[in-house]
Amino acid sequence: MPTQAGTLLTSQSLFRCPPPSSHPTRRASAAKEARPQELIDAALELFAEKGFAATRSEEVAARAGVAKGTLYLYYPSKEELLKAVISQRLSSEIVAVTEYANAFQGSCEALLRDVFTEWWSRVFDSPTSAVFKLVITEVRNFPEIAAFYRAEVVEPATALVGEIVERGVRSGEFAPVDVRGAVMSLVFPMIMLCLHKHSLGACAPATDMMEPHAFIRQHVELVLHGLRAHPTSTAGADA
Amino acid sequence: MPTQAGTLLTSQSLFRCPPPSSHPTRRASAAKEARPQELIDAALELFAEKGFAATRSEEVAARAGVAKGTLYLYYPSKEELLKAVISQRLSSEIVAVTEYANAFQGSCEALLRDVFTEWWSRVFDSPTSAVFKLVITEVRNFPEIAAFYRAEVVEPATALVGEIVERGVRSGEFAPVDVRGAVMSLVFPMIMLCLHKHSLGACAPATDMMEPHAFIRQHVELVLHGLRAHPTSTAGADA
Amino acid sequence: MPTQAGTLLTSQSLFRCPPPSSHPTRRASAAKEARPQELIDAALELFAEKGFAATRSEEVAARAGVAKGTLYLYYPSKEELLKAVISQRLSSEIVAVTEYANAFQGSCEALLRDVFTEWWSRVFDSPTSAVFKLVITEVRNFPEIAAFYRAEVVEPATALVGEIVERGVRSGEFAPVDVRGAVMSLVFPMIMLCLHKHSLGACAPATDMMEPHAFIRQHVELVLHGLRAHPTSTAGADA
Amino acid sequence: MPTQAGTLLTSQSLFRCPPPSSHPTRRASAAKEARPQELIDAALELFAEKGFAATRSEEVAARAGVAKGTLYLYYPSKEELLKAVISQRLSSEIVAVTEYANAFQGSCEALLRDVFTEWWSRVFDSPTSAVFKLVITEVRNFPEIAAFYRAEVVEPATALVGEIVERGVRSGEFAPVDVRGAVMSLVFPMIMLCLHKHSLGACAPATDMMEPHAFIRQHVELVLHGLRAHPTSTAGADA
DNA sequence: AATGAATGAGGCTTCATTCAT
DNA sequence: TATGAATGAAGCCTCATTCAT
Repeated sequence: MPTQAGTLLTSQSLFRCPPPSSHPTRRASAAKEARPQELIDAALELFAEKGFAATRSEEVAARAGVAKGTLYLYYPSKEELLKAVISQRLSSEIVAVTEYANAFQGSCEALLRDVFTEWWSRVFDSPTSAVFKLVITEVRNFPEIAAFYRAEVVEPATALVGEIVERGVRSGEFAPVDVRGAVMSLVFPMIMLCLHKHSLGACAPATDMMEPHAFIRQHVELVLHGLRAHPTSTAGADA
Repeated sequence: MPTQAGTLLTSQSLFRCPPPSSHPTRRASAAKEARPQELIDAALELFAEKGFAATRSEEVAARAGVAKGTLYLYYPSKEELLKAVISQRLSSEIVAVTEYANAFQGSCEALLRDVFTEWWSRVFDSPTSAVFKLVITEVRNFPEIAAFYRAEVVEPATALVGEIVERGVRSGEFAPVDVRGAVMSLVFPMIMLCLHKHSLGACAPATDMMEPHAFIRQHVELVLHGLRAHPTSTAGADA
Repeated sequence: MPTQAGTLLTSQSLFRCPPPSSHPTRRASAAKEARPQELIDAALELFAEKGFAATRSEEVAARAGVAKGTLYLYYPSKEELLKAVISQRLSSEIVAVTEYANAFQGSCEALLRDVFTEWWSRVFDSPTSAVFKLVITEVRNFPEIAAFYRAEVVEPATALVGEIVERGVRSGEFAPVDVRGAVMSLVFPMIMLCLHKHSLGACAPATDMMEPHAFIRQHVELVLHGLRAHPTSTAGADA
Repeated sequence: MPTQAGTLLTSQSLFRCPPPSSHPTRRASAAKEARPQELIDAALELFAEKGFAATRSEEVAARAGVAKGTLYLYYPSKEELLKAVISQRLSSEIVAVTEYANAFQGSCEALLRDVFTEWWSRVFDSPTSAVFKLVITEVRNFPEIAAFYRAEVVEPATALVGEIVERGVRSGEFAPVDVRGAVMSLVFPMIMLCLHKHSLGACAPATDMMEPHAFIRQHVELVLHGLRAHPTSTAGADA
């Protein structure tokens, strides 16, 4: 039986995942301890590009530079590999933002600006950006992914951003908007940017779009302006 | 002769699609002329739910209430059905918004507010909302979809919204933002709402999210506020 | 139930066949009494061209100018149609040669020359030539065809030609060859000519072959010369 | 890498065919290098028996002693397998006769006698005899086969035999016949013998036919006698 | 550990045949 | 009679997974 990679049901990795590299410090690219990561990277690229069902496991192995059978020494099935891809990538990012935000000193506005223009910009540029497409594409086929993603990504992230906005509203820095909506106004375009990068944006002759990082900055400013103002009509519409 | 589903390469429908039912009297079912639409509806649901590759053509047929072979009387392959699904749904919507906007009288702000809270809200509630997920998921596997979507949806839509914003900027109603970015700030969250509805949002125990229509209204107001203001920092960030 | 067309096990038609035209004299091409023959003609062409298994029954119907379902009003299945094609065509030809030969007056040589250059030449030019390919192709899949063909074609034909040769041998006109072999020497090339016409010969850029009718004449003369001579070496080889 | 079955467009094999086993040690079976040949052998038998379209690829695999999927490791499709069957078998035979004839010393008559009674007799007894049926049956469905067969078999073979006859005619050993016709007179019955073996001849209760090898000898003598003589009547018939 | 040949379940598509009109 | 829409069994081929080397 292959390296069975026990199922963890806790936050860091809901799914089966390979044993942590026994020597996490020494990982030469061609060495076997790097395999799990190489496989995950290859899988992320391919799953995000073609979809899980349309990706052959042999392709993943090939892109990772190993033979078909080798994949099964590390992950018991294609599906477990998918789960590993998602949990591994996102878990580490969540840890990263949380630390980033906790370490921050300054106004709510400055913090939000920072989180998006610094941290999210990096996510956008990294392979992690592909995970959003993967999640959106595959959640409905794999309920475990939904549970994991909600618990490990959506909740911490909305909590994080939500608390900042909340604080701003309470301090009078922001107008009294629906906080959950404000979070969506900030986050949704960021995710869409990632999705676009891996869908239409990856198709040949790109239309002239605003440059992503510039858009991130402009969008954050736009929303911050809006937040500082008084969104009266919404309140009116609700009434 | 079967409803031959010819290939149109012009704007209205890039892909094979059956001619409109000659007898628009929409009888319950069992009527031959209703088949193409029934198949498209079934296919949209399933492709959006499970993905194109993971949906068996027999499932589509079953959901449309016909046998496996019947599907092939109307569409020559699963792939052509996919293209028909996308082009048929989006083509009609694009025509709809354009007419909607052209018929509108009023300020830029009012027009934008209207387009999103009226028209987009309806799209969100309709099955068409699923097409966005489908496009994002499948463009990279089917280049024709990319071409069609860009030409028939992205371009007209950004042109439409862009022109409204542009007019606002020129008239001094809006601050001098990057118009393309403003369009993205408005549209991206709308698309995300649709994507969410058909991905995480469709998974069992929904998190407490802001109610979609309320969010649309708040988001539009937020951005309009922002647009009216002076997005100085962006300019500064670019410098 | 379709015009069941009883199964005749006697010589004229071993297989199920449609009722003989009720008015064999009056047959307008578009009239329904002509259907069975039109279907048989279409089927012969297509079966010979593409093979039985590779020919769709709808194609046969189309070439006969009727709809798919109509075929089944005349023949209960594709297989029965095949049998009808073979038996109908060959039966009439066998009757024809036999009458031809019986009516003949003259030397064995003259009779053989005549049978091949007159009668075979006409068969070669007629659609019946395709039946040989069909029989060779399909006998092993349909044992009934083998039985029919042997009884109705091979035996009468070899008997006919064999008796002529036999007579020549006994009268001293021909050398004492193996009569069955002489028949094969005469008949095999004729059949090959038909097979070639419907296989390689039907493919685009024909090689320069001897003109078929000229070949028939030359071949018959060649063999007749040989028969008049003394095939000593064969006798020697057998001994 | 699987025995990749490259496509050769040159004379020896127009179609995809696997490279010759690198390890000619013919172990019983279960040896990977033997697969291509085993599949070709199985395919030849079945295609010749039932026809290409009527043979299921799984049957071929089963007769070769492997599973369905294994076939596709060696040939990309059933059609490519067909082409491989034909080209592989015939290519080697053509090489064989040519060498045989070139090595021969003796009169034209002796050479012809030899080629047919020695070489052709062996072909008749070998599985290659089935290829003729296959070619006749399938050429019209696969144009590539026609091109290959004409170039690689018909032309070399008629050239070979034709040159011998030609020489005989020029030296006065033979009467001035149409050489192409003489070749047909010699070759056609040989091919028919092969066709018969795999069609009617393979059906249960064989009629009493002359024994094939004896027929070959008698036929060759018959034709040689005829060639030595003066085919005057043909000339007369043409005039 | 790594490989890749082999397997066979499963999906797409075709087409003989039926049957309501 | 004639039609052609509908059916579903059956065939080709793919690919996740196994396992002997």
